[in-house]
Amino acid sequence: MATRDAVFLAAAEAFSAHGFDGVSVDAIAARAHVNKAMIYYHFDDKLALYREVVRDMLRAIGARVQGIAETPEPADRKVSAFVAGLVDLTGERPWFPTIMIREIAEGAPRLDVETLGLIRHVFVTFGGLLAEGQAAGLFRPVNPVLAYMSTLGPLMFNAARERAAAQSGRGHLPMFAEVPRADLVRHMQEATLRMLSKERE
Amino acid sequence: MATRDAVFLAAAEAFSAHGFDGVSVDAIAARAHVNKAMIYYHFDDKLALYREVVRDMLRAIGARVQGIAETPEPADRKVSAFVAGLVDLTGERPWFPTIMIREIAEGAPRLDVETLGLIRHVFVTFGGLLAEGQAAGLFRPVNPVLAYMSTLGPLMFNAARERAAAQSGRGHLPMFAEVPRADLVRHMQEATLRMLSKERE
DNA sequence: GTCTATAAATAGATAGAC
DNA sequence: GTCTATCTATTTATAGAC
Repeated sequence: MATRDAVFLAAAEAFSAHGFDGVSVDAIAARAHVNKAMIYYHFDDKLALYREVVRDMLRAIGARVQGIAETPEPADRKVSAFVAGLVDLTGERPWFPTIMIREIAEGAPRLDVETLGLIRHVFVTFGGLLAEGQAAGLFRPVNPVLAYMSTLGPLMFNAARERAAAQSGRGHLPMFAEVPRADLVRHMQEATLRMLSKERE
Repeated sequence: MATRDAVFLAAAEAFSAHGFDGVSVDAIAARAHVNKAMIYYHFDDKLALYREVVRDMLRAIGARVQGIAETPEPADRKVSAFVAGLVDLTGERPWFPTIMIREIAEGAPRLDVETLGLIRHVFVTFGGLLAEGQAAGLFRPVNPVLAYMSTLGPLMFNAARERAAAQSGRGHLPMFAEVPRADLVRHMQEATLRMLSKERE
């Protein structure tokens, strides 16, 4: 099982950094220190391997979001937990944001119905938090799609930025300066609640 | 020159939709209704073609941002104009956000020094608007990198989302619902100013 | 400027020995 | 489970005729 896990991890990191088409099976094998034929022993083909990576991360997100929604907290705290949860998950599975955003940008051509259902589930749950907050008089009315973009977009883009910063020769550029994770969470929680808040209209 | 332009446009759209590695020169030729050899007549190679697309869009952004910064308006209006300008530019060059975000996610391995300078210029100019607003007592202090993420991130992610929505079989998903451009601009201006505003702390 | 044909390298995938 | 060798298709790129 160690081999399979090594392949999975190497694939996740490689797909995240270079995209599905930017990664060769040879490259994954090399990165995992595994013979290429072993990849085909453990997985049907390159696409099946990719799909497992995507499904794994979306299941993790779905579970976490579900847990937050079921909490008895007020909606604004749930939204804050949602933001923190996403950042947390990016720590666990650093490949998630870049794979996700690429997949969306390409029209999710490689995702099956189950995986699309997971994406839908996260969005719908988030929309539920908005409705809850509006019903409680905490949030203003806002297009849920745009609110979702405002919440996820900066997190996705920042994860991409961190990748660039890690590349040699980029670190000195001001936009690639390091930002502590705690600062990111606090900023995104504040920005999201300011965006949704009913006060100050 | 018509041929060269057709190649440029086909390449921009294809790179945007599938990434540098996801596009073959054959595919670009087919999309441009041009013989493949013509691509190599007008451009050195695939990478040179890609770089021209990226440079073109970053020059356009740089020029626009510069124009906004030189305006005698107060900082909050400049920031609103910055947001509107980006959306506008996405209308002119719809390939810009997805190429940009991918390039960042990959650590900009294909960009030369001049192009990186253009990216830097946009960020630094935006940072100048923040400082201006803070000096005028309009904006709260905020990490410029995070403010930049909050401003650009949703626009980038939304552009990616619109691509997915355009794909067949995605339109019915709630998160891929159509959002009028005017709504996007208004939402992003409001969200950005709320994020920066000194009132309500 | 435009085309056909093709060279040279790389890719995904598998057969078969151990 | 693991490896070597290899098949086949695709891809970048160019030579050379028109």
